[in-house]
Amino acid sequence: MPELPEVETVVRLIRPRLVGRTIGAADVAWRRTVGGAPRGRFERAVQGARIAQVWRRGKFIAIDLEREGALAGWLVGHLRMTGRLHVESASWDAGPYRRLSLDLDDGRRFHFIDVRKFGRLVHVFDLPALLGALGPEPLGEEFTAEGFADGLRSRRRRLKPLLLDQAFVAGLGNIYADESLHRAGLHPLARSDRVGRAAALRLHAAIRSVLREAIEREGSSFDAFYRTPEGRPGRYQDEFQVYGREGEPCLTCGEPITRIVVGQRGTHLCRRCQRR
DNA sequence: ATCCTATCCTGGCTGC
DNA sequence: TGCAGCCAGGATAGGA
Repeated sequence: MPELPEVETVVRLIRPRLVGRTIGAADVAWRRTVGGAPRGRFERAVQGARIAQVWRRGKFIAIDLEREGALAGWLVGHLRMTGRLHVESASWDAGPYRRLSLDLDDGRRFHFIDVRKFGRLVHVFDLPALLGALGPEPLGEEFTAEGFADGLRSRRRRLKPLLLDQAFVAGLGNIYADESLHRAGLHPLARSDRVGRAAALRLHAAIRSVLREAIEREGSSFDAFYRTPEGRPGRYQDEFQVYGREGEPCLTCGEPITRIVVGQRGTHLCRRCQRR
């Protein structure tokens, strides 16, 4: 699933193809993708706007729009499970799962493709309100070891659901939460306020190193869904220690990897490396 | 405060 | 071979 490393990869690759472009006609093939707004309203909001910048916050993709140099709102994207972004020549066939296309002034088209239709690309005027609820950026300076340790202590939640809570830390999803917990040697059901200081620091470092390594490899592609905007699969799935490895030996100790369900989410761990 | 369940969706898998 | 039924999973809303 697209999590922070996949979204970062997408943003890096589409940014040079979008910044400076002016949007022409919009073709909304699935209304909910644009937030349920009437087609005409979405089209009026984006047509003629110039893309000033493309950036990421957590798993959100933000596209700054302007008209005559003044801010004209934002396009906010979220890939959810199966969303993909492409900037391609006008003749490119976006396939049956194309949900939204925007014409660009260089003759290319920007496509939002999404099999399961959970993804969004919405026009908003108040982006700060939307992103304000997010926790710290895990690769940013504001994500300090001390703050993270305090955060764990001040709550009484199981580690896995807490790591998935975007208000606690922004950008982790099911894969990187499992991989980070394994790297730190912590059980996903451990209560956050009972995690010792040394363990909290280990988890903080594990989250950052796992995410950095995944970005270096352009994210993870373990099924047919995630691809970079250039159609390449990521390579971090080759580095998975626990995710999707149920029954296979732990690469650290040889114990078979266990799969449990935590908060409705498949959760993978090594019972020997990650004791409660 | 935290947890649990349902919802949104569809391709892919399982089992008959 | 065909088909019904179940499942995954990010985010959110509502109830316990």
